Amino acid sequence: MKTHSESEENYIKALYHLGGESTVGNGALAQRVGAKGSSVTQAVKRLAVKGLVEVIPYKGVKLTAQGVAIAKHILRKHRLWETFLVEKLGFGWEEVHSVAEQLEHVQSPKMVERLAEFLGSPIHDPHGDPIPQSDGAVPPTLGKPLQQFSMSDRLRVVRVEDAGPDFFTQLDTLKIQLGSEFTIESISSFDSSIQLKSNDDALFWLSHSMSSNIYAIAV
Amino acid sequence: MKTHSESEENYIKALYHLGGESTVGNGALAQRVGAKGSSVTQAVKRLAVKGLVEVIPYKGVKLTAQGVAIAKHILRKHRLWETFLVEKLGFGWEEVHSVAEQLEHVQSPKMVERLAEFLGSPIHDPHGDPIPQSDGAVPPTLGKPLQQFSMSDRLRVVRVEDAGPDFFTQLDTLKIQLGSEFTIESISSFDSSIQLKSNDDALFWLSHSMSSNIYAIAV
DNA sequence: CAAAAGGTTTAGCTTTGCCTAAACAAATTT
DNA sequence: AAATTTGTTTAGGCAAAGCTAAACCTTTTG
Repeated sequence: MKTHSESEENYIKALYHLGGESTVGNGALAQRVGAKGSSVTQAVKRLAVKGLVEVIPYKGVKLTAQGVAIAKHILRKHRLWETFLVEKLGFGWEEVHSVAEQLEHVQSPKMVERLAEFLGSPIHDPHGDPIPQSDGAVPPTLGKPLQQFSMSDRLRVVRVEDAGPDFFTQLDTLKIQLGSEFTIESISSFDSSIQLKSNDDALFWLSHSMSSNIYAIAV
Repeated sequence: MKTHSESEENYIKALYHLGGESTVGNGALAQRVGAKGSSVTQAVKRLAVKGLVEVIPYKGVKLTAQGVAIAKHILRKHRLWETFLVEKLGFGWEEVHSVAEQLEHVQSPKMVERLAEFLGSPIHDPHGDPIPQSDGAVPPTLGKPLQQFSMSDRLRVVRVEDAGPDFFTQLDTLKIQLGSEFTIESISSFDSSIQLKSNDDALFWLSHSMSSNIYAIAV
């Protein structure tokens, strides 16, 4: 497994994020990596030469098995570093992404494994996302969005989607963390906002855009 | 303090290493960064435009105050990461340099400070080199080479120069670490090799090339 | 002091990676 | 089915960094 440029790694990551093992359109990819379509065409050509993707002109791009393996490894690093930043350095969960984006490009298989150990071999990161394991296995993605629960359901928050700093700030002010437990008190049929009751009987409303980024399991 | 490319950072680091605040020749710099003279000329031109160095054609290059500040900050990061790798992830001191070279380019002032705290605000790295502080202060560089000690002197190892993996392996087999204490038993007038006695009365010889990379203080 | 040697700079080329504008293919609408 | 819109690719540029070869200063040496 040779070494890849930062740009290449970003394309692989984006491809995996958008499509996993399936085909992704040029436009979606362009938007994800923050480049123009034309730049993407070139970039995937380079990746195709290295055997990391398959391109069907005008149709889309798909990671090869090799590409998928690399994507998982990068994601593993990214999420381990996020865990480190939160657990060991006391970062807030809204701050870690951009730093982890840089750390994930550091090349040292040994460090990755040592870091995992040091963190207690976690299988989920601070946002509840699964951390791919060294053998390529990907732990289950936990929870379903709050909308899919019903009145009186008791639930535990297990994952949040990264929806920007403001979203996280809002979570913090509402004291919602991974592991927090709530009961659904009511659901507005008008705007799908949801009223939750916390363990200490506090009641509060969540807008649809908030709740759709919060994932939970029944408990 | 804007952000600089990896290449730029490497030139700044090299400049600081070679000359500190004084002038460095094009050739020496080229050798240090592993590039050809012509590439260096261009690179320092770019740095000059950004105000990080002063160039006198055909004479040499010198860091500006701003350049020195950046150099120190990079060095701080590098040495903090080395400390992390050794203390927290159990790396050997011979392995850390190349990984720290990558980590030192990660941009996040907050992380650097948190990391320093997490490590207990160290002032020397695993090789005994001083870690520049956040205010720019550089702790003293400890010790003098073993050659400069005399018969029967009692000394403590406080620093080693990075002289490649084999040097470190040798240190390990001889069980020489930072903090190890020895007495000088004899000094060969033929090849300047030195015989040391350890605390448990073990006797062994150190070649000149070994001992010249080991720094100690009297104790 | 002139000439050779050594180090430095310029010139011109390469690659990576991004851009815009224009050409082209596919999908959607009329 | 033709026309318009949308998405993709090609063509041509630009900047960062590196390289080689040639030109050009300095310094050293005969």
